[in-house]
Amino acid sequence: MKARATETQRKTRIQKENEARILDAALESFSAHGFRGATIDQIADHAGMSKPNLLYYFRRKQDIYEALIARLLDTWLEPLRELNPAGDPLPELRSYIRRKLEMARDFPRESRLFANEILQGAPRIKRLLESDLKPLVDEKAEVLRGWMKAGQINSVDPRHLIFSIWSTTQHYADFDAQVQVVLGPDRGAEGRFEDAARYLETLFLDGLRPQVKPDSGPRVRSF
Amino acid sequence: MKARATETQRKTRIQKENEARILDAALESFSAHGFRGATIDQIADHAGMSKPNLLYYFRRKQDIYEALIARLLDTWLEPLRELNPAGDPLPELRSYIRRKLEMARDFPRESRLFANEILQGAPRIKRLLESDLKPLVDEKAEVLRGWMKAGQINSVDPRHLIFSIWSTTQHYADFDAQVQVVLGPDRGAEGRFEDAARYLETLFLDGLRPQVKPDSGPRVRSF
DNA sequence: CTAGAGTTTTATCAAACAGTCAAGAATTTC
DNA sequence: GAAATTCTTGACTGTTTGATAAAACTCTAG
Repeated sequence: MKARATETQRKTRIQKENEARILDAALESFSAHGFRGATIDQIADHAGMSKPNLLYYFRRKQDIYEALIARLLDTWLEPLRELNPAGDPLPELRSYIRRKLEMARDFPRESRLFANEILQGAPRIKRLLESDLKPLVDEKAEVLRGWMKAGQINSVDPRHLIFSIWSTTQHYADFDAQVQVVLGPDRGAEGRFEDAARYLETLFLDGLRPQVKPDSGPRVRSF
Repeated sequence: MKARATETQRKTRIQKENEARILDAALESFSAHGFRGATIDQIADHAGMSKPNLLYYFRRKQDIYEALIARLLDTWLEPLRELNPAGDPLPELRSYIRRKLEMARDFPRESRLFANEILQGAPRIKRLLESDLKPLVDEKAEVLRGWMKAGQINSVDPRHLIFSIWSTTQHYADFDAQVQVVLGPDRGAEGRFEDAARYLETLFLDGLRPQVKPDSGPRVRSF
């Protein structure tokens, strides 16, 4: 009998091993080339097995893709879940940003996979977004609103705040090619990460308006 | 004789019309499905012509893609080019952010096309990025550094500052599918845009730390 | 109005690709 | 250790897709 990944039943040692190898290879391919761009041959090759063998574990290309996404969305939302309503607002936000940035550093393929999917209109995971992501964002947006009402953080639209944290952090994974061109080879990956962390902390906490205003009164530009 | 898009020569009326129609159809397809995901048939169909006829104007699929990118990169960088070194720093940044946000609203397909290309490692435009984008960013980063040294804006890494403006604004085009799920259908596109603009202004100018500074003194909010 | 340049289409091809099948090899179970 | 089950593979199928050839048609300059 055949044992398919989607069915709920006991998995053999070989099944577990091979499915893991397939999913890792698929993550590599899908994140680099998108759904259409990745080929089963390529994935099978990278997983070190024949195409028919791969298709023995996952009937269709789309099944691999969906298994990947389902497995990842959970991990992906973990940092937001950890935002603690009982914690201090600014430190909470600060560490949420840092966690997201760490994920961009440590799981760039996952980030790109999601980006690719959303970019194309999220045809395959729109339902998942509605059932998993939206309620979580709504919940945490309420937490943020509470902090705002208490005057603990500036009053802004909490959902747009979350968007901006997602976009600025994931940028370093999704647009890595561009980041590397702009920053040049001077600083290694680790240095870039620290620079980004430092910058984002300043941005989100203090913004760009000078904190200490030495020049008060009518402003005269000096040049 | 054949008249190819890449060759520099006079173009007939029909050539101009058809190339424009092809490029528009291609933008639609490439931005929605990526390079591999878009098919010539699909593009030809959307442009209202037969596939061989399309290939009469652009020999290869990649030629269409490259023509598109070349035409767009210039427009895409225009807002950054307009950042005026002689202007007031905060208003300059504010309007740069707004211009970028307007582009995300008005040219979402273009934004997604670029995002798709960068996401996959920018294999086809890395050279263009190095020759066009990097020098411009370097130049404007110097401008920003000057403003920081003069104490007119907070001291941060200017290139990361630019990244954050790109990522937060383009997010609304590139991740539109997700944004729509999270925000729900309550607010129309125009309302969303205004919310985003307001939020980003607060974020970039003041950050999230509650403002202790009362708007006192002769200091006039100049924008 | 016509010759030649420019444009469009029909027919076609080869490669790439997702997915199937049946038979054989390996592993587990009893 | 034999039977049952699970795993693996080579050969294959039908389709999609990027691209070409050449004939037929249209437009425009003179």
